[in-house]
Amino acid sequence: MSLRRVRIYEVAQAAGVSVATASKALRDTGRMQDQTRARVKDVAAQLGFRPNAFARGLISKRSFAIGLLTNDTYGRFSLPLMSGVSDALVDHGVSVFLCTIEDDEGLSQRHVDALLDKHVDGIIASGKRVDRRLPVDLSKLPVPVVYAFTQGPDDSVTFVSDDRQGSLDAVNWLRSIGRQRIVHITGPASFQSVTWRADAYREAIGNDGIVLHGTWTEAWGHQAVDRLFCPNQIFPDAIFCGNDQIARGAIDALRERGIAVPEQVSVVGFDNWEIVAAATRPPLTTVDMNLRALGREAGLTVLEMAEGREVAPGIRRLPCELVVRNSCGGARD
Amino acid sequence: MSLRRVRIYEVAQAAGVSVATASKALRDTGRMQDQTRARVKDVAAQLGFRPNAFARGLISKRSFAIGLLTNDTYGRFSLPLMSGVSDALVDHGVSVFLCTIEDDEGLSQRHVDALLDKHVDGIIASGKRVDRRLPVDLSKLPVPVVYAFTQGPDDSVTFVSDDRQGSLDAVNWLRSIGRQRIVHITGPASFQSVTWRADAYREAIGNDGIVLHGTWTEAWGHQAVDRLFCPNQIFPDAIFCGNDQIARGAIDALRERGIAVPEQVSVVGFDNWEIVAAATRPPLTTVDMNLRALGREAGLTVLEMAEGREVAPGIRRLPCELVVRNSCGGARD
DNA sequence: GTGAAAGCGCTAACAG
DNA sequence: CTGTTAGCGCTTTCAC
Repeated sequence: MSLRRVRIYEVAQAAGVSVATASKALRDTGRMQDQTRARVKDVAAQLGFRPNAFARGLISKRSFAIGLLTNDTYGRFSLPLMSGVSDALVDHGVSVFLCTIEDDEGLSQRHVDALLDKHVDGIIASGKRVDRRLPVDLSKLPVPVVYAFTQGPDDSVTFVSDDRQGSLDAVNWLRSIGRQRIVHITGPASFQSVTWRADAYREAIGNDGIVLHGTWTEAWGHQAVDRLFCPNQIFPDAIFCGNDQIARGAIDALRERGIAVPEQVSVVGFDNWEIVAAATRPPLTTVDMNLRALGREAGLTVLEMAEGREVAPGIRRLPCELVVRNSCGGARD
Repeated sequence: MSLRRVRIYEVAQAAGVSVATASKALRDTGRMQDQTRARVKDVAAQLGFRPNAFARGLISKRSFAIGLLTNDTYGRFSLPLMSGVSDALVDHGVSVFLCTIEDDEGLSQRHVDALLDKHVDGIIASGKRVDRRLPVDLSKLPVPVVYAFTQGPDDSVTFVSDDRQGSLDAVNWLRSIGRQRIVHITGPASFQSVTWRADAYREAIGNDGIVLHGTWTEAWGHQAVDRLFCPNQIFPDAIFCGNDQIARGAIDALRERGIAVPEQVSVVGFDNWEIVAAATRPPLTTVDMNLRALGREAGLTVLEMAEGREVAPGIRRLPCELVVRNSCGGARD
């Protein structure tokens, strides 16, 4: 550890120019002989010169760092998002502070303060529920804020997945492979995403669609199937589930009852949580919210704002994508 | 956005002292009348003064930021770790850059370069396997490096969980509740952690213990049970699994065969991956590697090193903890 | 006890 | 075309 860092002064010396010229050469600003510029760049590379970010920041007020706030401790949603943000920004030299704040107001405030103290170029606020706000007010910060997968104030820039489109895709896919009696097993009605998905389901099916609300668990999927498949009833031939865990519970319950998936009943999930979708037997066809893409957009947007470009406030819905595995039968197109 | 930030100059003015005195007052250095110091602090608070990190860093060479490198895209291991690191450091004003580098050398290098450019105070390297190195050489960086849940060079500071102790705890627990024929279903022999866990299992059971190697999947757990419970065999009365997914597959297979868990067979997992351990029926008793604690230690250690204190190189094994749920029967002490 | 002044490493006017 | 100079906001000798 600890070879002393080389300063621009040393580069200038070695290249036989002044510090100012060296700076201009390296930053591709000012005018000078191409030859001079090349020589300076050469020497800088040779010496392994890396400009001091503190000195630069002091002048430019930019840190090339942004903060990602999330209250999703599991990382089910925040990690893909993070990964998208990071991917999009690493090539701009921007790194991402991840702050997991678990609904604790004091902790959130400390994290935000730490970020502001470090002069982050922007903040992305994200959560595990699109309809909950983070426990901290980001509305009058001295840096741009973008909301991703969480609800921001009305005049904010917000990115969410298009749950309506995703749900329509799922239901339409079930119909395209010949399913007629499609039910919807989903989470608590209090979740915004539940409403969006259920509304889209009804939009596709008609108002006599059956929607069963419960928790986001396998146990509920299991239980809902028990309820739907009592004797002396007309059985559904397809189930559109509000998330993958419910879908997995449902499929397990169907198998235990000797009902074949996908031959007798098709099942579609939501989330494409690899770890459950792939372990399900058969592997689950499910809606992917493209969280990485969401993260990428959010990252690029906050960067634009940091660079001073105006970005119109509003909610941007990014498309979901149906990932076809084996729980439905049929074959994609 | 954008109330101009107040500089120490303005604090000094308002307090009727010089910039130098203001600085000393706020930093609790130098000598001056307690009264003066108090007044300056008061005014600073009033004005919402936050020292400029760039200016400070330029002098102190410290950024109060560290980088956490990981190739664990799922976040199964890196998120709890991250959360521990962050928890331990937020109160020191330190924020954490998370860099997910997915085994890509070029990407890793870019991330590391970005971190160094920002003068991070240290780097924690972490992975999804304790026996794999990250695809980037961290050994001669100008900042301290700590390894957590991944293998570092011999002379490095490394934190890992004590898999031996965790496994012994699991097996001893099974014996303490009266189990006699305990088998071990685990992952590929090529994993270091598999060896550690299997060796500990044999250490507790004797060399006639049965160890079945496969993949880290539910499918393998399922399949292994099929193999163990063929007719005309003496059935095991307990299964110690190498991870929670295998355990879940095993439990599902047992249920499908009408073998009662925990009445007839006890099952223990490894990882305490909440999402699978809790969804298993019955909920899984499993070994928790205390990754948050690991992260906390790693964070505090890298911070110490950043502050110049010497830390002896070597591997530190932190204890695992058995989390008792319902898949074994018995009751904890 | 308190303040003036010199710099940390870099960039940007402004001269030459 | 290139170099001199004056800061960015803060800390830290060193005089007073």
